[in-house]
Amino acid sequence: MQHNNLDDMANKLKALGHPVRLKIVKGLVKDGCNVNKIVKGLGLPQSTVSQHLAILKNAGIIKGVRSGVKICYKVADEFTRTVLKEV
Amino acid sequence: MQHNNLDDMANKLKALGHPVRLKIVKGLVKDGCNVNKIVKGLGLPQSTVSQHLAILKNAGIIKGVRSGVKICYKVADEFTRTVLKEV
DNA sequence: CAACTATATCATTATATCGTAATATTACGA
DNA sequence: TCGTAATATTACGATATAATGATATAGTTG
Repeated sequence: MQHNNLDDMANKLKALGHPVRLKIVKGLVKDGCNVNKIVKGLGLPQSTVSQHLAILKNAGIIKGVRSGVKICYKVADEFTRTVLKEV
Repeated sequence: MQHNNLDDMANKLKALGHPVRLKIVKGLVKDGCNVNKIVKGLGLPQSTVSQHLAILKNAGIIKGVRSGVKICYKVADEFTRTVLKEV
């Protein structure tokens, strides 16, 4: 898609506008990572993390690639990368 | 203040993560502007706009300078300026 | 000070988000 | 196919946001 209209942008910013999600994305920008590693890193329930990842995915910020039983998430959005450089 | 820690950043991104507020900030980045002009530009009730401005102000994104009866709001945050360049 | 303009705050209602436990799904190996 | 690890989905109570009309406050002008 990549409309990059104002609504999409607002939606991305909104998705990034949560401490947990911002932390997740900040980690993923360095290198992709599976959910379990994130769960352990954050100390939050797996379902919570999974839902945050879903929000980020729906906003077009991250993308998950399955490799076997694990899914490797990584940042798939240039706008987000730019923003994260400032954070 | 200007902590620029993760929570502050998340809060700024959250404030920007609403179509109306993003639109407001996009306008204010060009040039400062009083509330009434924004109200007319958006076609929303004055109370709605005022509350959005309050959210932006609390997040440290904008700052209002009173000049007589009017208040001129402008973007008072470098991070926001950088982000807005991408929007 | 009274009237007016510009802006903020309050109260209310509707809707969305957050965190979490419980449950489901998916993929793999024995 | 059974068990298990990894991840997603569902359901739900608690809390936060959103929009708006009504009201309040501050500054200006006559």
